[in-house]
Amino acid sequence: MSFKLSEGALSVILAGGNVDDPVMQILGHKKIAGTSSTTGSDRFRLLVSDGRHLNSFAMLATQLNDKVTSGELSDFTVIQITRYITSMVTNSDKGDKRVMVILDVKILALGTEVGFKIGNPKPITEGTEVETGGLKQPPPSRPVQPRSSTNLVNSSAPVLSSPGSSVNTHPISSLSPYQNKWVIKARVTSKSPVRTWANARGEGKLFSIDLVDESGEIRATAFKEQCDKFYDMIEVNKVYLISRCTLKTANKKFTNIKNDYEMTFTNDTQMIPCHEDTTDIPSLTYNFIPINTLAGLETNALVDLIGVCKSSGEVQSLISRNTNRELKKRDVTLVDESNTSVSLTLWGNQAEEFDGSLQPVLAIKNGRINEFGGGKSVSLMQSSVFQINPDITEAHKLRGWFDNVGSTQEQESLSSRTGMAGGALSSNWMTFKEVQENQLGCGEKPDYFTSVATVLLVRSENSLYKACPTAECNKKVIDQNNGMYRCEKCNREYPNFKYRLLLSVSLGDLSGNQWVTCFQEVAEVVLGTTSQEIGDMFHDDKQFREVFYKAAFKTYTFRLRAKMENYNDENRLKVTVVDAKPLNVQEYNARLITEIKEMAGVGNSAK
DNA sequence: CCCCCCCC
Repeated sequence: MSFKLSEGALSVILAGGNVDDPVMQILGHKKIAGTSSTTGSDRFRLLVSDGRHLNSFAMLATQLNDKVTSGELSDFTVIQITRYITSMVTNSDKGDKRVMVILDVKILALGTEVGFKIGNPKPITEGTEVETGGLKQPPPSRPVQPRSSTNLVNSSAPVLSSPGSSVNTHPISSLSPYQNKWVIKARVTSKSPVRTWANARGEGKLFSIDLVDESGEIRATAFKEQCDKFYDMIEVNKVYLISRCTLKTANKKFTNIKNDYEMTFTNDTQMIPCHEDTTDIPSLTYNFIPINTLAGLETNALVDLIGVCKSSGEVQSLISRNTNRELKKRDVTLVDESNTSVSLTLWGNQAEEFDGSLQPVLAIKNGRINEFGGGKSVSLMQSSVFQINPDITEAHKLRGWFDNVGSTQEQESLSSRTGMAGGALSSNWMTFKEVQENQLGCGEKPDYFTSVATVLLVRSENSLYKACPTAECNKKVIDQNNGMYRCEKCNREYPNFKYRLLLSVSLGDLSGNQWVTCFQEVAEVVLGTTSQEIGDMFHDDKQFREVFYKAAFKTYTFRLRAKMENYNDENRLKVTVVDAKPLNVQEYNARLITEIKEMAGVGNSAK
């Protein structure tokens, strides 16, 4: 990067003249403690160079002090002084002197990026001639773009006015928040759907794209107006010329795109399709890691993976606990040359359309690590890229390994085996005493366990409520006593409602007892009837109570979820029934016999 | 300015 300083600007300014937006280089700074007239805080004096002269009487406005402390105004930094004033001060031994107060600056290049003194500037001495040679016009006030080949650079930021023309572009890796004059030529490697949000800070919509060129990759996000303006125009795999986005520090928590920054579209953002030859722009870059290294990574970390889909499960349907919406998912098993396997979860259409029968190679960019039952798995997200049999060397290599070696080997699994009946990790059989001893539910996420237990008591009070009739909302409605029922969540009234159950049940097993909560579907199993029927008999107290009495002393295999909750500074284990199946006595006995044999060492010695 | 991404 080369920068042209506004040579001669200092002598003009110090002679009382004006130069618009001069570009200067900082060559030093000095703290003058507690000298700000307004705040009494520190002030900084800067040694600035216009490439021809040095001047150490530039003072920095105190509101810009943080730019010094943050290092943005370190030595060799090139700045554009966008606002300044000069004034005369009386200096006791040197007479009157003009000083420059810098009110606002634009950082064009950080000192660490520039790294040297530009030109050979000399101090302005008393009586330095004001060189009037070029002063009818102000000195060049803009940095000259490196090796410009177009007319893009005459404004403060490039305008992409002529699509397809030869544009001098910048590598993605050179982008930073300190330089806004760039054009990149980049391929869109992924594009998210438009998503809306609403929170305390406001609402809006957005989408993100990932961009790549030969130097690197970066994520760009368009909000609101820009979202509408650009969404339809942008196509994955196409190459665009892009300029005038703002850059900010990327949060690695949300992407593993290799860039410290991410871009945000602005009103001025230009993005136009590139009609030149784009074969030199790469299509997608992965940062694959071996599957076995997942074990050492944190939950929720984002990773790029490649593996052979050794097996694939069925599509499963489930109801999201957060949204009440139906979700479709499919778990597949990925293996690679580290001879390790991990479960990968596909969602929605990707889950439904996936065909694993030919054991394809799958490449994932930006997959998310999940943890369940002590195992690790990877889940696809909206922002993930998912490729089946990609035409890349890693995929071909993996294919060769799998067909020759991997397919016949047993891989060590990082994931809990949810498909295996009786698999210790997935079932997690526990008595209620063991649940306490093992402090289940004390982690950040809930713990799941399975228990054989008997219903001791079902509370009938407040067990039935009138709920919102819409499929996805089960909120309690308010009876308006005029034939209408109001749902606060939907913010509307309905002429009808549906009955739903929310049961408190005391369960007992051989070790103790535990109060649990059963929602609608499970509650109907436990009560042996439907919520509608119970609602219909609500006014017949005897019949109503009878249902609850009859539920007692039945034994089930319960799938339970435990999470510690805090009420008025008191911790209480909240246990919810996820599933209740009538006890299968044969299976239960078989398991007990196996456990007894293990405890007695009978199984081992019998071998 | 989002940052939710679901389930066992």
